[in-house]
Formats: sequence, C-alpha cells, structure tokens
Amino acid sequence: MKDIGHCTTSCDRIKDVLARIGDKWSLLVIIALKGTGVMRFNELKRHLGVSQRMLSITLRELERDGLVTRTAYPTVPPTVEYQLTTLGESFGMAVRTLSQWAIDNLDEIDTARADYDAAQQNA
Amino acid sequence: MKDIGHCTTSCDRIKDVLARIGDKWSLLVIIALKGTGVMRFNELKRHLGVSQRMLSITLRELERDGLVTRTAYPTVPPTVEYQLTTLGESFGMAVRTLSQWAIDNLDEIDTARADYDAAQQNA
DNA sequence: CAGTATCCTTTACGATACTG
DNA sequence: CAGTATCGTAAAGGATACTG
Repeated sequence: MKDIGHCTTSCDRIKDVLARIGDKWSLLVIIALKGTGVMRFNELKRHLGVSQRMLSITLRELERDGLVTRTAYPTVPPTVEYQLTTLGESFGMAVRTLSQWAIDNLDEIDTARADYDAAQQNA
Repeated sequence: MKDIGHCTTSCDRIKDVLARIGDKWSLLVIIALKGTGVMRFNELKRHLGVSQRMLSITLRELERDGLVTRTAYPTVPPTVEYQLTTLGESFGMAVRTLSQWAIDNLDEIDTARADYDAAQQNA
C-alpha cells in the first residue's frame, strides 16, 4: 500500500514498533525474561507453550533488535541462556504497564463482549 | 495447540489482550482517538491509511470490547462518530507508555539491527 | 539441548465492486 | 458517507522430522 495521505511520523514509528513486537510471542518472551532473569531455550519453550520454530525465530529477532542477549556455552549437549539487555529491561518496564492493565481490565472487556453479543442476538 | 505445560493465568491473559490489540490497527485507532477525541469513519481511514474493510472490522471489535463507542446520526449521507469509552481512555493511558518508549528507543533498535546484520555478514 | 528444514493450514489484509 | 461482500495474496504459525 502507498504511504500517502495519512498520519504523522510518530504514527509511523508506532507501526514500526508494532511490526516488531506485535506478534504473538515477542511480548510474552520479554515478560517471561523480565520475571525470571535468565532462561534457557527449552525452559522458555515449556513456560510459554510455544513451538520450537516460533521461539527460535522470535528470539533471533529480539536478539537482532538488541532486546535480549544469547549466550551459548560449549557444553554437550549445548547450553544456551537468554536474558534481557538494558534496552530490553527498559522495554520491559513499558510492557509492564500494558500487561498490568490487561490483568486488571480483561474481566471488564469480557463483560462488554458478552453484552455486545447478547445485543446482537436481539437484532 | 493444547494448553498444557506452560505458564500461569496472568500469562494467558496477556495472550488474550495481545490477541485483541496485537493486530496492525487496533492500537493505532486507539492512539488516533486518544489524540483527537471524536473522529468519523473516513476521517480515521484517511488518517491511518487503512483499508475500508480493516477499519470496519477493527472498529467493530473495539466497540465489542467496550473500548470505543459508535454513534450514528440519521443524516443523509450518514454521519458516524467514534470515540473512546472510559475503558478505552484508560487503555490509552497504558498504550501511551508503550508508544512513548517506541518513539524514544526506535533509533537504538535500528542501530542494534544494523550491527547485528553487519556481524552476520562477516560469518 | 538447541536448534534448522520442510510442509501445511489458518489468519491478516488489501483491492475492488457494490449498497442504503 | 459508511459501510458490506467477494476475492486473492502474503504472512504467521504449528507439526513433524532431522542434526550437531
């Protein structure tokens, strides 16, 4: 789509950030690491219930964006640890606000949904 | 996928919220409405550069979740105004933290990306 | 253990055309 | 103006099998 006739630069940057962290797993990985500090690959996998493939992709992107560090130890079998960078920690702070809101208000959203759906029935 | 062997309820709720607002347009609509107060359909469409179809779907979902109100006036041609509910405003506050972080730190992410990609070249 | 490679299905989304 | 309906494409993501 052509990038014409729409909103300002700050809007574009939000789009960029959403493109980066708006997927299903990035935020959850950040939250998990923020809570635990250091985690290994399969530990994260089990914790989140994510497929191997998607966790691999997600972690690589987060590393690329400078939000997490990957540390591999030359053991057999391999040991790889992930943790937040300083930038990742700062992002985690911003995410905490959002996740706290989610926890606090999801019930209200569920109620609104039920009301809306009920109203649609009578139409 | 089976919901077994993974993280706690709060994690599931984050997933739920992401499923709701993790799409390409929901957050941007919230941000737009938060900044402007009241907006009409085509006004939002032009502002965001979103297709008619997706804006329609997004607004309906946001209304269903109790985050925006839809007010239709019986004019010809029709006039429809959208604005945030109280719940939507409160969500907008949480989103502001995230979007501010985005604006402040996207350059650093871009740099990290460039570094990462450069390092991959020499491998 | 920590991935990669391949395949397949579902979903997101835009473009276009049509309606009250 | 504010949508809906239909279609087609591209991206997301899971399942499974394989590897150092």
